[in-house]
Amino acid sequence: MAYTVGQVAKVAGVTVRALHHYDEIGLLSPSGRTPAGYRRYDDADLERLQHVLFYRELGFPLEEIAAIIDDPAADPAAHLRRQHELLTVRITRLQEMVTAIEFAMEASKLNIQLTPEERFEVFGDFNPEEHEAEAERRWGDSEAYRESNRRVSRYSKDDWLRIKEENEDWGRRIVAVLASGVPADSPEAMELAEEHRQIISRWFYECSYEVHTGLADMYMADERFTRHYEDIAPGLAAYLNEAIHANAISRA
Amino acid sequence: MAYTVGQVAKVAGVTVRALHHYDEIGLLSPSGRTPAGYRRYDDADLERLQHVLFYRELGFPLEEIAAIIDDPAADPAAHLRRQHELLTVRITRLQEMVTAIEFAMEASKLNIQLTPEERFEVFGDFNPEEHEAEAERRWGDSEAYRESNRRVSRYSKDDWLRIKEENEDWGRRIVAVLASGVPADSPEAMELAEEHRQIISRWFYECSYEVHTGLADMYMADERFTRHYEDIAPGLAAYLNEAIHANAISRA
DNA sequence: CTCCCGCCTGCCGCTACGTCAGGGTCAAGG
DNA sequence: CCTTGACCCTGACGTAGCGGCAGGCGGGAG
Repeated sequence: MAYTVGQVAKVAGVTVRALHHYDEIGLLSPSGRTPAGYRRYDDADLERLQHVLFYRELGFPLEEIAAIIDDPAADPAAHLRRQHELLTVRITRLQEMVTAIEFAMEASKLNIQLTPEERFEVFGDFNPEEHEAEAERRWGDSEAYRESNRRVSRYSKDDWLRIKEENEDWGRRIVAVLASGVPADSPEAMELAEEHRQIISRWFYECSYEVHTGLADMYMADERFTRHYEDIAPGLAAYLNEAIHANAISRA
Repeated sequence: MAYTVGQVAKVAGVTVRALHHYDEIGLLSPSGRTPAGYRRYDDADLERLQHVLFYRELGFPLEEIAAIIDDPAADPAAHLRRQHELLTVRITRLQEMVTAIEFAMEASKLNIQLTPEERFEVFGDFNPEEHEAEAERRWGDSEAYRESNRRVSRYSKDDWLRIKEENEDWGRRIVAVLASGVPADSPEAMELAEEHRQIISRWFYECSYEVHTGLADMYMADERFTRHYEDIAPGLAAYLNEAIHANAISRA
């Protein structure tokens, strides 16, 4: 099975020029030439090219790719495992970015200003370990958050308006309940906490009681969220937190 | 809040040189300068930089990034939604690559040789249209193939073992039928062709009669597949091809 | 006042190709 | 047999997105 440059280029989705380049720098030299000097690629060359393209897509410099591929201490299975791992790392990274975007959406919805550090904690350089711990602490369950992303991406303007309206209606009612002086573990307050949970579940992601209490704790831990609720009504952040916890316990 | 280049570089995880470059090409010019000519970045500049870095990480050329960011017909929420969508597309892409790697791992375990087309159907910077056309030609329905990918990626080791076993059992039986000398359009052969179709449907993708005959033709057209069946028993490739066609006609 | 760190503006270099230019090759058709 | 068009070859230059250094100014701590 021999292939010309053009055939290889077509099947692999690269340009002929790129294949010339790989030949020039010795990254991928065809196993032979025709008498006329035409490059002839065989199946082994194609396999090598496949690996080259894999690492290239992940952004590795060509020189490094050569080193990886030519590593004598790596059997085919080891390569596959390495590639698999690289991919999952990348996916994790992108999912973190998704989470960050979601966070920014949430913040902009509540009109919260992001600090410079927050702006760039996911973009730019970022330390993987530190960041992962941070994300865990923040969201507890990243799968729930991804679900949210999947849904939110499909919302129309009308959907957003409805969400806003529902949210504001809920806001007015909990302010009223707070003002009426009933305790946070009263049926009225717990009912509104439950409604809060259901709004999230309906519009964003499946919000279990556990996730809900985690969210409530974040509202207390993160000053910007605290302030958001405090600005609506003094004491609301703590009141809501308590109501959510009480609601979660009573339904468990 | 004003920041110097160095400060911005540090918090954003980019080099000072890169910021100089962005200034040079007009992608991100600081909102002001000190009397001494020092660049001064404010919060709005940081926000812009955040977007720049986002699109940069996804591989957009800087010129295009400028166009995207300066698009007057896009409010902040629209940007966030767009970014979100881009991310999910990327994640899907990477997950497809994971599927392909897993497929390759299994193939290498079962000692199955990959065709060149299979090698590159996921890698390479693949032209969506051309690629889809190619996949269409090969698979009849590209959605079916994606469905296959989605399913295959969730198979456990036990599933793979069962598939292998089912496949080998089917292989033994069709070899027996072939050896018995009954024609390819006999009920026995057609029944095995039908079973073949159902194995594919059960484990990989919804395999209509049309797709099935397309597959059968590929078995004949592609030497690798032909040899795979010829190695099991001489004449099997053509026999199976005929049986599949006969089966499709009789059930239509 | 001095020292050192940070900032400035060129300018050259690098990677991974894109894009001609100028010229041979091969299979099909007239 | 000869032509035509698609395909191949080797330079050689251009481009994007910076990295890195040189040579010189600014500014706050000691």
